[in-house]
Amino acid sequence: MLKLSKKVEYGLIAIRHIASLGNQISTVKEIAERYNIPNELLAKVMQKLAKGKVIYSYQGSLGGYTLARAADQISIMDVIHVIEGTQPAIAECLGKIEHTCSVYDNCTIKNPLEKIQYNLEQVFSSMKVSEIV
Amino acid sequence: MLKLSKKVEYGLIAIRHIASLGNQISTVKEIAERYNIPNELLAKVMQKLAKGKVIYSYQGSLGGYTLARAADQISIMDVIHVIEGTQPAIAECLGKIEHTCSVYDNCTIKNPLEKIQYNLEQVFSSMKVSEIV
DNA sequence: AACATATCCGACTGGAAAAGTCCTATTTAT
DNA sequence: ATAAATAGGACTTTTCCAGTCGGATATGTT
Repeated sequence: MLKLSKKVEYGLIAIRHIASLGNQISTVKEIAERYNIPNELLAKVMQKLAKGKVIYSYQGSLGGYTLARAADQISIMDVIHVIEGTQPAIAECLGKIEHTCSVYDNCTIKNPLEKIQYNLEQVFSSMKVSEIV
Repeated sequence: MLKLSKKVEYGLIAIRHIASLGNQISTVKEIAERYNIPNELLAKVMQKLAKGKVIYSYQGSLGGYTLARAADQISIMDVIHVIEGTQPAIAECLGKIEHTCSVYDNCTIKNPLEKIQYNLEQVFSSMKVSEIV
């Protein structure tokens, strides 16, 4: 409950890794080995980040990835959004056009949930990948 | 991802329902029918809320539940904590003594995650069930 | 041209967690 | 006694996520 997916975790790790090397080109293999992340899974994450223009990809031998912008310009929200394909939603009734929830019509917590949702979005949008406690 | 569980949703709905009736005694059957929630599931949620002293239970015929304190004294965090049995954790490495995460030793996002975690807890603790947008 | 090493991408599988069901015991007002 | 409520353990079903597999495409090196 309320967990980030592994994909998002791996994405954050990868972005921070590339940033830590001064935005040199990095490969999936290199990152996966360094952090003990399943290669194929990380590969998919990187592909999504590239598609979402958070990172650049370079194909072919000597290929790899660099950041598309500085790490302090990449929010946690950017990463979540690009990897998951949707805004994070604490309940299925939020952020959808189709309302498939069986409770929907009688639901008394839609509005409160929206408020929670809004606050979470603030948290994730305001935090950049570069931030370290 | 980052979803509240149905149990928590149902718990919030139930609490707001009881509060809306001026803290009259309410039954599982009544609430389940009113909001189209599976009876047995709601029953378990209510039992947990009662055990966690968020609501009072009255057994026997004419029994049911009332709030143990005013709705503006019940935070979302209270409900999550009591129903889930743990604090919400956005990653398994947080809030545990055993570190079972394969990435743990090389993980560069532990600290940032802790910061996110802290902010989420603030959001959930500061919001009371009574709040309506 | 051939090869090695990358990214790209869809389909599939297994397992864990969440959602929901079932059954029985206990309590209590009538 | 009976009916209506909570209490609670055991179970099944469903859904989602992590991880795997196979093959296609791109590109630098030899």
